[in-house]
Amino acid sequence: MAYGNALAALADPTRRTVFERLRGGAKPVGEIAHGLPVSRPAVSQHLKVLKEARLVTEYRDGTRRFYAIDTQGLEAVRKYLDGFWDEALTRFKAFAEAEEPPRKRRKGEAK
Amino acid sequence: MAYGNALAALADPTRRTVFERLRGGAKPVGEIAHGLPVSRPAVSQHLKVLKEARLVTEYRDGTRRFYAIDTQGLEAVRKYLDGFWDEALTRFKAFAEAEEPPRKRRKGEAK
DNA sequence: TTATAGCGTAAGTCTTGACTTACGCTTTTG
DNA sequence: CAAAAGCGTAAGTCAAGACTTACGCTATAA
Repeated sequence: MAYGNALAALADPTRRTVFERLRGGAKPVGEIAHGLPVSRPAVSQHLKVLKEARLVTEYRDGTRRFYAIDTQGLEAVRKYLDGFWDEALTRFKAFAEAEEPPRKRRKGEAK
Repeated sequence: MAYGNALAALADPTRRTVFERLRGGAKPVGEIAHGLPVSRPAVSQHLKVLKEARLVTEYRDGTRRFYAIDTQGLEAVRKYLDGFWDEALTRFKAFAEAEEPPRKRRKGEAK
C-alpha cells in the first residue's frame, strides 16, 4: 500500500508546491526553496517525505543535491484511484443520476 | 483546485477505509461504521469531509442517510496527477535511468 | 402520542506534523 | 590549508485535526 504514503505526502499544500516545482526537471534544493514562503530546512523536510513516498528521487552533484519526480509514487496512487471506476460503480452513478434518490418507500407502499 | 481537498481527504487511513466501504454501492452510516475501530460520530465526521471534497454524495431514506461514491472528486485528482506525465517528464525519466546521475563534472573537466 | 432508530453536531482532549532556529557535515574553491 | 557553498538534521513550538462523549434533531413504529 504505497499509495498511502503518497496520498499523505500530496495532501499538504506547500509540499505539493515543492513537488510541482520539479515539473520542468531535476532541481537542487536551493532553487526549489527560492521564493517559497517557508525556510530551506522546511523544504528539505518536505523532500524527505516525498522521497519516502516514492514521489521524488535524489542524486548528488558536488555539494548540491538534485531532486526529480519519481513516477513510482504517482503510479501507485493512480492505480488505487482507478480501482474506484469499475463497472459496478459507474453503473450505480448512472442509476443515481437518472432516478435521483433511488426511491423512498412511503407509508402504505409495498415493500 | 478541487483536488486539494480530495487529496487531503484521502490522506487519512480511517477516512480511506470509510471511502472504500462504498465500493459496492451506497450504504447507510450505521452499516459503514459497523466493525470499524472508531465511533459512529467519527465516521459521520469523515463522511462530511469526504462530501465537501466531492468524493461522496448523500441522500436520505427515512431516518437513514445513504452515502455513495462521487466520481467528481476522483476525476479532479486524476487530472491533477496526469499533469505530471507529460512528455518532458517521461523523457527526463528515461534519461535519468539510462545515464544514472546525469553527469558529474570533475575537477579538470571541461564545463 | 410516545418511543425508538438513525443520524449530525458541540465541545473538549490529545496526538500528529508543519514550521522555526541552531548546528554540523561534506565538497568545492582560493 | 582555511573558507564558503549547499545541504541535512536536532530540538522545540504551535496549530490542525482525528478522536471521544453528550446531546439534539427528524422520521418511522407502536
